[in-house]
Amino acid sequence: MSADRIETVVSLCKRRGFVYPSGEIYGGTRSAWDYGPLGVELKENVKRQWWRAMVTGRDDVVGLDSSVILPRQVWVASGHVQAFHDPLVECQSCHKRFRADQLAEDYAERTGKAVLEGDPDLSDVPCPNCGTRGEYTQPREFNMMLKTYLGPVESEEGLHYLRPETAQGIFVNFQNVMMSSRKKPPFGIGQIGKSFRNEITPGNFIFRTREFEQMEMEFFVEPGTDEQWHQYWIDTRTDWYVDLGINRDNLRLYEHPKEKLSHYSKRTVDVEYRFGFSSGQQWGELEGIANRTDFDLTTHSNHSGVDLSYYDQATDSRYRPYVIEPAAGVARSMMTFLLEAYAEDEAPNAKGGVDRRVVLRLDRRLAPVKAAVLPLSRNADLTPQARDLAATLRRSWNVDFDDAGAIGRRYRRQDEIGTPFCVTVDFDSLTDHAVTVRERDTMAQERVAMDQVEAYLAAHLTGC
RNA sequence: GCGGGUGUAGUUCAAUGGUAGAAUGAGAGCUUCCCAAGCUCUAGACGCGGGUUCGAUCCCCGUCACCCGCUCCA
Repeated sequence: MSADRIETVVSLCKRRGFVYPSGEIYGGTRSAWDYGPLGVELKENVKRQWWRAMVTGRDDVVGLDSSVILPRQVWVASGHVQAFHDPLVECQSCHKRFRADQLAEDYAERTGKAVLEGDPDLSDVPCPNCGTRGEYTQPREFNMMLKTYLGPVESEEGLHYLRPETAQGIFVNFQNVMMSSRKKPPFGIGQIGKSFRNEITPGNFIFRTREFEQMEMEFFVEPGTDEQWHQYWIDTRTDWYVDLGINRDNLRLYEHPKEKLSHYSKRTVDVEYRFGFSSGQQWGELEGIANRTDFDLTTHSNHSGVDLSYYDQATDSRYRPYVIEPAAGVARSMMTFLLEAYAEDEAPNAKGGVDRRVVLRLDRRLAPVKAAVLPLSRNADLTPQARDLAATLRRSWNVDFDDAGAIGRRYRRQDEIGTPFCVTVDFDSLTDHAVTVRERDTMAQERVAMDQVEAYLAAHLTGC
């Protein structure tokens, strides 16, 4: 994995229609990306695999799709309004940025000099980075939450926030879901959806964007069992990536230091991937698995007045479940799968030599196109037969049809987007009613009766 | 948001203060064509907006985007 590799994959993404800069014809929007025909397929496949592994494939998890815009009080209760409103000052000498209250507090601690609450006096405080005294800009609020105003008149009453995480939609529906699905702890609620954050530093392609998609699951457990469940989900989630083709050596766990934990978390462990960013930074977070304790259900109970506890009939007792939260990023996963799948190998060419071949060794379940139907020639009536076959296969999978140019070129095109199977209709097909099925990784070819192709692919595309 | 770098066809790279070239990719056609073959044809670019100038892709200013640095945490 190297910086070059990322650039190579990024350019493949643009060239082949996985990802485009958003609003490009108007110059683009900062760190916003659109997903093209192949990108949307890959992204949907990532989400589908997550949903199957985390929701429909389990008896103890159900799904939810909650609103991006929630009552303002949700974010007050969750702590996001508070935690996402830190006033920041910038040292005008070295341009480093600090939380104003933190600066004043640290200074007061060291020197014993009192700080004015609310409006700290920083005129004597040296910059922790360059030592320059009191050369700060005015404190400015850095609101990480995107605002919008509901209603035709832009007024404070209409102020709402776009969710910075999907989790809160799950917590506020905890009771609804538990009642209607008749689930009891330990059980989970999964959700895939967009979240929005005014990141200070977006970038690294689709790794950090201000609008992004999350795959989150809140797993509710009895207090005291939370630590075992936390470990269970750490292992389960790591295995998920490995199962879909990520080399375990390129994954690692990162334990958040206690003092850096989010306001809601008792313990957080990240699953990190060896991205190898061009900045030199090797590892990047794929997914955070947090023990949110009963923080959210408690705070929503207090703020809403609705008791969000669980009555355990067996023991005739009532408790507020603890929550284990595996929260993954869709685009990050997608980027990881692409980086991991990218390979260049050698393939024989028509002239008897060898050529470089670019191939995406994506897991078949993730591949945007499952099969391509390629008539060897446009002549001899191969095209109509091939089109019929493609139409049949399309009932089950996303299937490409391509009759343009030399056959070798068409194989390479499919290799480059990770298509696992190419089905070639040739001149013999007219008489023997069979086709050649060619596999992406091995380039092995197999002759299959035309009316058996659907069954053949079904056998090789399980779980797609 | 602040500092540094970059900006020419989809991509890679040329040239020029005076009509922007190529390769590759793309499209059409010919070729019984199984791993980027060959031939013919076609389309396609100076990020955007000002200024200086007789004339700007080139010089200046602004802006937008990307990359790097300020660490966010999916």
